[in-house]
Amino acid sequence: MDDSLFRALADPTRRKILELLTEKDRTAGEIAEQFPIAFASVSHHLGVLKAADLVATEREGQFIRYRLNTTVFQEVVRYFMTRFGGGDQKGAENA
Amino acid sequence: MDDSLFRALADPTRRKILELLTEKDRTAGEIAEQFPIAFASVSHHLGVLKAADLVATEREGQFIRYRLNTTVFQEVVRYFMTRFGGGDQKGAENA
DNA sequence: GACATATTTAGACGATTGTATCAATATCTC
DNA sequence: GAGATATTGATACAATCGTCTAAATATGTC
Repeated sequence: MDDSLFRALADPTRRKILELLTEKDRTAGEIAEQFPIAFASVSHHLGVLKAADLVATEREGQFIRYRLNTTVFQEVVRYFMTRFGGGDQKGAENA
Repeated sequence: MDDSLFRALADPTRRKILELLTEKDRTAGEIAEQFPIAFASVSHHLGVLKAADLVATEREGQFIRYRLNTTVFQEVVRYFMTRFGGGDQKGAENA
């Protein structure tokens, strides 16, 4: 389990970005306009998320589209389950 | 989902402490001697983990015994499952 | 009470982080 | 190519963080 992963998740703006990407893939601009900080600052957060492999990108003409890398989230859940027994299978369904 | 939780998990020393507590409950000193940093520094980490409600303490004479708060880990797993669909129930069993 | 042990608190310091501004790169349209 | 839009890169700076040392608090033993 990479250190950059947990550091990436430690910031609330980045977690919010991830939740936005849960709904649908979005361009950097679409993401940035959801936050009161500078576009360049959001771009920095996107870079952190990408370095942690939590998101992936694809160029679409002028735009760059971001999407969640769900594989990594599965690894996160496994990390907690295996080490801390943090969730039983049945209970999680109703959460 | 509290911000202090993710910040607490962001440090590798703190994650290592949590893993140590998975094996068995330990006193602050037993935890501290596992790390090459000053006891006071480990104590600081323990404070962060406690503030995030990831661990609980109980005084035992001179000692203070730390234990995992497994409830919070269940919440973490639920956070990722519900928001990111990060783990299916069957697959997690074999992880 | 005096002393030893266990742990935390306080204060300081260098490193990292989040944000800002400005410059640079990439693509599109004309 | 020139200009517009989208995004990132570079640099700076204040705030937070991890660690340290030294002091303070709590308990146990004599």
